[in-house]
Amino acid sequence: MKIRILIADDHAVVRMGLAALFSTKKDFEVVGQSRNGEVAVRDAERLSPDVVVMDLMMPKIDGIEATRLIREKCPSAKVLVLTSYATSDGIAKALAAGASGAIMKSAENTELVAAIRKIAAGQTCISGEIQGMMDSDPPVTNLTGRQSEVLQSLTLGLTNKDIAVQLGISIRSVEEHVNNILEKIGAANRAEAVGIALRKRLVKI
Amino acid sequence: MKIRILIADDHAVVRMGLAALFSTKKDFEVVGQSRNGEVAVRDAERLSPDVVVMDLMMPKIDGIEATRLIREKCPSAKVLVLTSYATSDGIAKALAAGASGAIMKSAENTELVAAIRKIAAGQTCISGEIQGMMDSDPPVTNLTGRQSEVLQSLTLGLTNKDIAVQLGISIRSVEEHVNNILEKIGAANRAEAVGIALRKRLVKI
DNA sequence: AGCGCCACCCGTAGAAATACGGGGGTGTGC
DNA sequence: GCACACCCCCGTATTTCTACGGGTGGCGCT
Repeated sequence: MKIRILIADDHAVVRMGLAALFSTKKDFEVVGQSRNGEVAVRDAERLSPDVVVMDLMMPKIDGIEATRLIREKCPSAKVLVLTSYATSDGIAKALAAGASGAIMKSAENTELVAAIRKIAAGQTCISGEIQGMMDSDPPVTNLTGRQSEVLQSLTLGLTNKDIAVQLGISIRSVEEHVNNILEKIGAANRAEAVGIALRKRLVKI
Repeated sequence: MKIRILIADDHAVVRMGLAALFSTKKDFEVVGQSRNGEVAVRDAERLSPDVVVMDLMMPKIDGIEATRLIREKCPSAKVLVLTSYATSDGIAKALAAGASGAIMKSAENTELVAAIRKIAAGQTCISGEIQGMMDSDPPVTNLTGRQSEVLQSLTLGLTNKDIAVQLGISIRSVEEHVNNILEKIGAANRAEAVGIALRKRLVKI
């Protein structure tokens, strides 16, 4: 019984590289390749693979949402996140969405192959590099909806007054949201908040 | 006469994918693979390839600096930038460093192959997607050294006083630098400046 | 119900950033 | 020599952000 694999990545070069790597393993079989999250969900339903190798940054639907949908519609398919730029928050969200493991694209081939075998066997697999990052830099996923909205506006350079008008609340309330955001993400001021938000991908880039 | 290609990318999967793609072209020959910028420069000197396919984000030395060094030490080697996240500034810097072309990793295989042939023939080749980005969002590469320093500090959340102490100048001078930065990059305040700097990769992330 | 918790809202004062003005220094070209 | 452009430096008002106080309504828990 081969491990049936679906590759989901928007880079043709990566899909080809993965396919080339897996074709050298006798217990692996690539059953499909998807170039964005939307297609990946449909392909997973149609093909019911054992493992989906999933990039996080993709057009249409990102890897996190795609993971959630796949796990919902096709629970037998395990998801392995394969990302080029990992953040603690991104990995935490992917795992919460149902991913079974995460590994960096810079990982060696042997590590990737081992991770897939482990996940196909029903285990979880977080690479050492990512685990170390999660330990040293715990994720900040407890922002409320309002706070995420405000943080997004901060990264666009809106003043508190701008945000107040946009949200239809008083300046003072916006200030309160900003204060809570600064405290939660550990920023001393709004400029640092923007820096942290973009570096940790707390908002859309 | 085959086109001798050196692949420079920190992702093993990408190197493998490119090698697999090029192996299907009779006029292509992959003469080496480098997993970071430092090694790429040494490999280019040693192997004197016709074309170096260069990622921009790499450890040790980034693709821009590696391009500069390769063009300096081995002028016969043309450089094609192959990047996953392109910014107008990054492309402009790469071209200034001597790259002959730029293309996205999400490009189709045929487009990539055509670009390499074009560059090997001594022409330049900017993909349509990247050209459109450069037109709609012109690069901001005229920041002075001091301004880049200050902008970097802004993204870390330092106050003007902090920066003044760090640089050994008066607060008023820092304010002036900040003003000039805001004007050059088109930001209304420092928070937006941080947002723009990180989105356009004007500073290290 | 009564309790704490939390998201969300608001007003007032001090601290910081921004907008405005101007002065040395250097390198280029007329 | 002199105008010119550019980088770097500085002092004084105005705008904006941040720190402090407190109040309401929903939600889970005993």
